[in-house]
Amino acid sequence: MAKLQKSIQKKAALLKATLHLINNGGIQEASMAKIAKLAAVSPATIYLYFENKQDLINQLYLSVKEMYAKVAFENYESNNPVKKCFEQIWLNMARFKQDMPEESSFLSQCDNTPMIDEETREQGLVYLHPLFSLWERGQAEGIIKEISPYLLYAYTIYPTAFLMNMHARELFKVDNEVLHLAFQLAWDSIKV
Amino acid sequence: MAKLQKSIQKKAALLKATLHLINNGGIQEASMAKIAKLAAVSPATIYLYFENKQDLINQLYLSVKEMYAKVAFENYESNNPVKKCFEQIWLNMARFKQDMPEESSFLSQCDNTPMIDEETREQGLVYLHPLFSLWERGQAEGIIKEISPYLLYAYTIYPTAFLMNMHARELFKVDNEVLHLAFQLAWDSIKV
DNA sequence: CAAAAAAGAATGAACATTCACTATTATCTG
DNA sequence: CAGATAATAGTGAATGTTCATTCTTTTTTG
Repeated sequence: MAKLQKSIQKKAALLKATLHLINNGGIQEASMAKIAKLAAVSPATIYLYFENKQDLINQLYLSVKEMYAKVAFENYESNNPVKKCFEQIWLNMARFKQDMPEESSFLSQCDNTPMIDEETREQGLVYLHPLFSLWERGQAEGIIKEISPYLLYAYTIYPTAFLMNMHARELFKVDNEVLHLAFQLAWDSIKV
Repeated sequence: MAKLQKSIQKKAALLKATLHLINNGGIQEASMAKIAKLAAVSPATIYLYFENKQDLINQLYLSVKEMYAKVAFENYESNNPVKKCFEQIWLNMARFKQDMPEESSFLSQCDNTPMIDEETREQGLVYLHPLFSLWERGQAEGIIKEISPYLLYAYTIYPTAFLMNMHARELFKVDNEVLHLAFQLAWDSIKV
């Protein structure tokens, strides 16, 4: 049992090291040797937990995406009114991006880079399913515009990635006031 | 003169090759050897035109950004009404992203990756200055919300990158109808 | 003590960059 | 304007390093 625990810890350390390296310097700076070193492990050990580098990155992507979804749907009461529900999810997602800047910067790197297989990407999308359902409900109730979820996503969720990116680079401070302003912009753009 | 012409062509070929390789496979797939091969040139020749790989990528970034700005401000009549001006620029930018998918995908890769120096990034930002001026004018006229240009950018320009990304992956077709719908969303989110 | 986990050293391939050299073009001289 | 010379542009092969991955050996563990 202690053994299993240790294994889990080691795998987590490897994922964390990879996240950190990719985040500060991109994929080019994240060599297996450096990952191993940062995780205080032999390069060979990586191959006990991951098939190869691509597998390591795919698994990292999925694990971060899962974390993201977990935060996104915290305290989500699906029988609340649509706007209330959406606000909850939106603020949760923003909070994730605020509290876990490395994870969220990694995700936006993945989204704009041929780093992740299309297949793994699709798997990651599944985590967001409750949001899509909510939008459908909003559209059925005539509260949300009858447009593609891609448009809804583009104008409500995607912009926060940009804002947090600017925040991380210290070009624009995103505090709670800005956040609530941003939600207003997001909601205004998709409400009927 | 013929010599200079040839040099310019060669430099352009190198930039184009780099763009293409980074675009299909990320920076990791764009080795100097591959770039040289695709540009039909010796690896050593690259170093006649560029200091090193980072310089090559920086120059590529700036040249693409310049192209982007050139298209963005085509037919821009700065004494037209604010909304008209903005629509012109917005549609120009969208057209660039539609017509030059490689260039625009490259730019969004740069924006979310530690690929480009902060300094070069700042240089690239200068190209968009007319848009920021327009926003200021709109705010002075009480037409556009009194919020940071980062928010304005996040909710009007940034989302199109996502849409075009999805379009390129054939997950969501962005035709003229969608484009005008998207502009509506963008404008609605920032207008007073 | 057997089996699993981990290590370090070793592998060939690929990397960015440089080297010594050749081909091409421009400039100068009579 | 012909021929020599200088300057520039371009090259393929070589450099030392780093890469992802594997091999053999050692350590840990139930």
